[in-house]
Amino acid sequence: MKEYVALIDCNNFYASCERVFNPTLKSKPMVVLSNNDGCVIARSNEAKNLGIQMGEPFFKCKSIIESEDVKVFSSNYTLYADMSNRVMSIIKDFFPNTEIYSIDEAFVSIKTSNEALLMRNIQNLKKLILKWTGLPVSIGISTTKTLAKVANGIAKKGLGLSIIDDGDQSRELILKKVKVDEVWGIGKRLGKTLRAHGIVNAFQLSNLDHRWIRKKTNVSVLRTVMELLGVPCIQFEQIPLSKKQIITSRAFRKGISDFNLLEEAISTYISRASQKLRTQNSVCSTITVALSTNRFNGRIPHKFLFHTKSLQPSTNFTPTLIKAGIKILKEIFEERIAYKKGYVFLSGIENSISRQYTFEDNLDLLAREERLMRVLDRINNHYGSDTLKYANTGTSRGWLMRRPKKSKNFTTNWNELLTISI
DNA sequence: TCTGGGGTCCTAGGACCC
DNA sequence: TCTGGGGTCCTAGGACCC
Repeated sequence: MKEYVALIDCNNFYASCERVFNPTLKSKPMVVLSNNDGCVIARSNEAKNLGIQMGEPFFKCKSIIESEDVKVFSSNYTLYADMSNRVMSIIKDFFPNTEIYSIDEAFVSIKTSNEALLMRNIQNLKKLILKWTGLPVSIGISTTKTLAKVANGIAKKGLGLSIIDDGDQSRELILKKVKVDEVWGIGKRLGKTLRAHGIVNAFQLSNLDHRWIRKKTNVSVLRTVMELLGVPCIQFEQIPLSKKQIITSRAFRKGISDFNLLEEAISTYISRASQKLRTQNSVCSTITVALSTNRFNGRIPHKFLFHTKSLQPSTNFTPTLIKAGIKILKEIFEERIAYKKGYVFLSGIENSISRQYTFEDNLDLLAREERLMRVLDRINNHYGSDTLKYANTGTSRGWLMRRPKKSKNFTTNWNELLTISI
């Protein structure tokens, strides 16, 4: 029996999701933008070929987008999340030992002595994902996660499936072609440091002296190096770990100086964050609220104002968190400043079962709070996310982000089903 | 005019303990 | 004149990922 790791990655995920429901976009350059249509966060291959960069601000590439007739979409996370769930459930049907790594990627761990069968299964999986969801995926196979990532990168450039065998001499040839900062875990900064020492490709990285790596960098890089050598060092996490920190932050449509509007926005972010907290059965002991001004506006000094409060006992009760958060907001708020972004951080997270109480805590009241949140979540899950909301979160919501070019929620809303006229 | 959002891990250094 | 040694915990900041 040999153990393999495969990385299954959806190609240009957000852009591909839009294409599924709009076939006229096939072979056309297209991009998906971040919230408030700020930056490019997904590109079709045709858009990549036009030189549009990942993360590029929209206004900077607007001229090329217009001149080349690039189709533009605001992000539609409801759609992408639903499409992701579909892909992941197909993968899990094939390979139960699956780690969902991100919205568009999954690692699978496979023990087999029949390599030919494995390859057939993988190819079938790829075909079925395309057939059942309309989404193209690339698959890289090797013996460690890092090598599977390398293989996936090659698959993306070629036929969508690639294998790096640790016994294969071609591993050397392949790793020599991979730039050092394209290796998973080596970013810009480390890449620069490594290049300064003459290490430019993944093969050179894999041959470095371990003591030198430890001295010059950190233990994460050493793990990466071991993985390139075929020694698994990065754990396979089949059961998703619960979050240690929950963040809800959004840029506002435009700068806000009005306290009441900020209160609405922050209350809304807190209800989102506490709902995330409850879905993983956790409570938190710390809340931080922050406001910042536009960091790209060179004419005014950039401000990032924040305070933190401790909560005793730890909680996931939205009203308690809103109360604490608004108190913080009052402390940090300064008049006559246009705030561009609001943040809520929940930390000190633990499982609600292990939560600690004091003798003063009213356990009956806490139990009632818990029941209330259960009912609230159930109603919102069933009838839509804002069916029941807190008055603090406001009704006008003039600060809400802009998504003017958003496609419909084709798969999650009966009123927005795709219609085809013949 | 216009620049996303949400996470994790590691390390160094300070505070503190006996 | 000369001021130990060994350890833990916490936090901020940096680096990385998608």
